[in-house]
Amino acid sequence: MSVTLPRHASCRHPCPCYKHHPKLGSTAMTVRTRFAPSPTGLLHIGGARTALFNYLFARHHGGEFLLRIEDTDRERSTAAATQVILDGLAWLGLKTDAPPVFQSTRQVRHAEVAHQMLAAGRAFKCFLTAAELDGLREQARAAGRGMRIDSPWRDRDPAEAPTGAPFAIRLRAPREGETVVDDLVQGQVRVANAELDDMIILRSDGSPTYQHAVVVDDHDMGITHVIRGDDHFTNTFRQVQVYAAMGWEMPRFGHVPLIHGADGAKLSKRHGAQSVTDFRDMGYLPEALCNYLLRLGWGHGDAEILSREQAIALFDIDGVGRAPSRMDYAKLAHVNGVWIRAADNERLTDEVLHFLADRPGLALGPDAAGRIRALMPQLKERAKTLVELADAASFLVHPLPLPMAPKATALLSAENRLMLREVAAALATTDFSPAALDTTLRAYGERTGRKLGTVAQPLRAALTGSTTSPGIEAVLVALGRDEALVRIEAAVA
RNA sequence: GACCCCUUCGUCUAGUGGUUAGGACACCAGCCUUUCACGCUGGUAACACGGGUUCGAGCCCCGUAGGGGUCGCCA
Repeated sequence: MSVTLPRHASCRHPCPCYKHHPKLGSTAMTVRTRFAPSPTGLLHIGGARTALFNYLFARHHGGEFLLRIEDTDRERSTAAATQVILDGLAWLGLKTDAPPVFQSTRQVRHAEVAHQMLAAGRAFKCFLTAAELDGLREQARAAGRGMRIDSPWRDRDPAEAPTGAPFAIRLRAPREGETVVDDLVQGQVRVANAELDDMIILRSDGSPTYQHAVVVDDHDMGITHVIRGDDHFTNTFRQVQVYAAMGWEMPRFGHVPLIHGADGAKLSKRHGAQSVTDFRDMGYLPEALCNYLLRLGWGHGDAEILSREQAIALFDIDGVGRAPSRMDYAKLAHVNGVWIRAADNERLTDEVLHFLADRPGLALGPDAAGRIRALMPQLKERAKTLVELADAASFLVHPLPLPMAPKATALLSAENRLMLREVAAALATTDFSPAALDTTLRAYGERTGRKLGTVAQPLRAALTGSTTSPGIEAVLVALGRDEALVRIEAAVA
């Protein structure tokens, strides 16, 4: 099954590039990848990374990226759940090259292939009942042979079965030898066929099992590279046997290690955020999440901050590591901060308005956007998430009286309130430009023998209700003269 | 339990037999400064352990330990 591929000098693994594929030549084959989630109601962060890797791999090689919804379990699958995946991929900016394929629509084809295998003797009818199955599993466990079971119907005449008895179709897997997978990430791995049992490909109700459907669909969709989570690795050996049984050409496999929680344990509910929706709501930018996810499990020298274009140019499967990695929220926050600073002010203003819209007690009037936009260049320098950005901007759109932080209240002493009256007077006749304001404030400080900080901090408290904010001149400009004077007046009253 | 995979600073990683083991995040110190950030400078910090092979091993081999995955008529 394995094809020996040449190596790039820079590739750790046999190069999967179609350009170097000995059998396919430079034009015969286009790279085609797919992301195949089951619609369970959320787009998992691990799934998001898998989708990203598939997308980048396809783009890097000039190929296609497809989506297949594995909705054969109709109890868990809903249109809403599918929409969550579609929305998530759209938010991440992972565009597919074709409409999604719904696995549930392909059951006839899956059954057809199963029956072809039956007719060819590569599969057999198994009449085992659930109770018999349990007994065999119990035996297998007792014998210390793992959980694999052997169906007696592999070598029994189906005619011996009770007439009309329901049956499942099992793959007639080889008993001798071994099955080899030449994985793009994990390397060459082999398993003795004696370890693999005859998996069911078609259930007794005629529906296909996942293991069978994936193979049929990947083959029919012309998938050349199956890049997926490492949790599918063991399954691959049985899937490979289906390809072999049908005489189909094998895709290349690349199993990406899983993402663990910050504590190193498997990602689960108790780890909180797992869905890309959660990350969006926590104020992460899609390009930042993608950038972070890209670097989780993949590396290319010292590259850290990468745009989508750069990622496409640099990404290849040989840069994917083999060890699982942990979620690191501190680093995610840092990366997000970098992308926030790089983001367009107008876009960030819209985002902040969106986050602020959910908060009570704010005055999101006609001048709200203008104030936020005016201060955005300074605001975005000090935020790591859009939530923080919204927090830092909220004072701009808060009606009077301003909520006062204790430290801010402390700054508004009687003495400082007298000072602020003088400052307000100076401000009343100052042009509201950063340079002019700076000059005025410094001049006032010099005239009254005060250090700039002792002037700026009380002013900051009066204007923002806080002791931290962007530069005071920028705050004044964003608020505008009228609002600034009103706020000072309110603070000194 | 069986089978499979993994193991470089706390975290993400670079490293393909000869390196002062590099970068990033976090952390610490300093600079900048009207606050908070940003930025800049410097610092602490890693080859899981034990055997081999080799003149020489983070890199190759074998064990051990730890972690993970899979064993369904779920996907």
